[in-house]
Amino acid sequence: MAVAESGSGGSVYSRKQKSLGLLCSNFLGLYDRDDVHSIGLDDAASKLGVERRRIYDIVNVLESVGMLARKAKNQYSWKGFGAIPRALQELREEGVKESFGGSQGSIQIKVSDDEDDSYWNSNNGSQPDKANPSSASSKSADNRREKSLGLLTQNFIKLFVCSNVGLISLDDAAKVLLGDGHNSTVMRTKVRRLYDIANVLSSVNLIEKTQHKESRKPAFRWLGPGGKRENGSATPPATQIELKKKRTFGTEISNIDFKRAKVDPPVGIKPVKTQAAPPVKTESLEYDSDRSAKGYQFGPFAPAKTPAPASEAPVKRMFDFERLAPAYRPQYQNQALKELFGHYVEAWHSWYAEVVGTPLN
DNA sequence: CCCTCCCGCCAGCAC
DNA sequence: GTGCTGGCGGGAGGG
Repeated sequence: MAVAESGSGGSVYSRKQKSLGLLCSNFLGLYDRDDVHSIGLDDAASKLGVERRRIYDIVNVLESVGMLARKAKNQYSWKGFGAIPRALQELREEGVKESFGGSQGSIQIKVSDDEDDSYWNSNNGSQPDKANPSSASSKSADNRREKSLGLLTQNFIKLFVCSNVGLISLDDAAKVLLGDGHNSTVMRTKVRRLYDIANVLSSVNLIEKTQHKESRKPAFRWLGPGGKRENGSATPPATQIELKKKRTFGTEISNIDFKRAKVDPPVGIKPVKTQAAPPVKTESLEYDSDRSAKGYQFGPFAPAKTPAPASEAPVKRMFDFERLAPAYRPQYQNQALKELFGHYVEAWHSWYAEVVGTPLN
């Protein structure tokens, strides 16, 4: 309908109208239907009124979560929310296996940054492990893959799914996923990417933005497929989720095409141009005042949390913060990491004691 | 000021 | 060569 700032003052540029999150919501509103099977990037771009580039961002993270699958150039097939549980399950297993939180072994989430090289993480520290037959891989190719939004998304998710961490800030996530790219640019770039990812994952309700208890520091909480906090002690009745002040994407759908502030703002007239028709006029785009379009609560879907109803120790904590970066940096690094994850110390301390037998520290 | 993160240049690859 | 993908980071919006 009306674009946000209709009325009095001339239209003003608003970043929020163009956020990846909103765009993702619109994308979902447009394609999250039963009769949708194939999605063309061009179609999406034009329907949503954005540049193609932005579609790639969304599509890449949605694909990482199983909601989409690449079919061919420019073509994706829609899998929907129902595909999320399985995808997460796979990520969890994968993460565990890769020693992402595994017991011994080194992490291979590392990124070598810094010009040349491109260390392939030779994971496995003492494990049979079948070397990847992909010896002829184009090096630069996986270097690229290694830095892809998709992979980052999956690793970010593994962080939650393979550990008992329920809350994490993007800075921390970047540090961990970087193995320790530490300061400067690399870190900042990583964080930028994480913001992008977090925004779309938020619009899909897999995570939620909040802040650390006391430290007011913004962080993201894992929600999982239509749920709240992972199973644990205080799990509120499944009936209704917290529903706190979630990031609400405005009611505006538009993705008008006027540039940032570069081009001289049309004085007087509103630059409605470009967009021929209001993007997406599907009725499915109704936004709930507060909940916004993605109120999708999986109906009968299983929590997909812990599939094993049987024994199995209580909550598996597999993320081993203690050895997160050891393979690449000496001890002092561990110390730093320990401090970094001070808030989770208890968790892995008990984990460590439980697994290793001796309490650390 | 710092946090958030949009925009779009341009490098790789795929046709 | 053209077109599709998608890293990457400058720098602007917003609190």
